Amino acid sequence: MSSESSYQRIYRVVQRIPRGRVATYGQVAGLAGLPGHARQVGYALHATPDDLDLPWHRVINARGEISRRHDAEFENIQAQLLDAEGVEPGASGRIDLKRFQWQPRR
DNA sequence: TTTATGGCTGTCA
DNA sequence: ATGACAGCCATAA
Repeated sequence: MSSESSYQRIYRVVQRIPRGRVATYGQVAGLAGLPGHARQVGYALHATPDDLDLPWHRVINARGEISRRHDAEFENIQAQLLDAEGVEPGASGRIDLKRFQWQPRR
């Protein structure tokens, strides 16, 4: 396990996210053992092989919203997936992190 | 090798 | 609430 890449840790954390819950990049980074590398988490997700069922759509930014990607359609897909899991944005169009943010135990 | 950018975050105005 | 600044480090050129 010591030779596992940071990506592997990130993937593992993301796969750990339960359905109907979301996590922020910084949170995933911290859980993956990479505190402060929130950005890299985003890159790791972008480089995620589709071989893994990585629920990247459950990972959002600290604002509780979907980050602006180069493809606006993907943003829509992510929003739909979250909505399908019961995660709906508030009146401001943002997800209530206080309510939907994944709270891992220990 | 260096430089620039980026699916971010947190703080300050 | 929004906007600007700085810091972290991997990937691309």
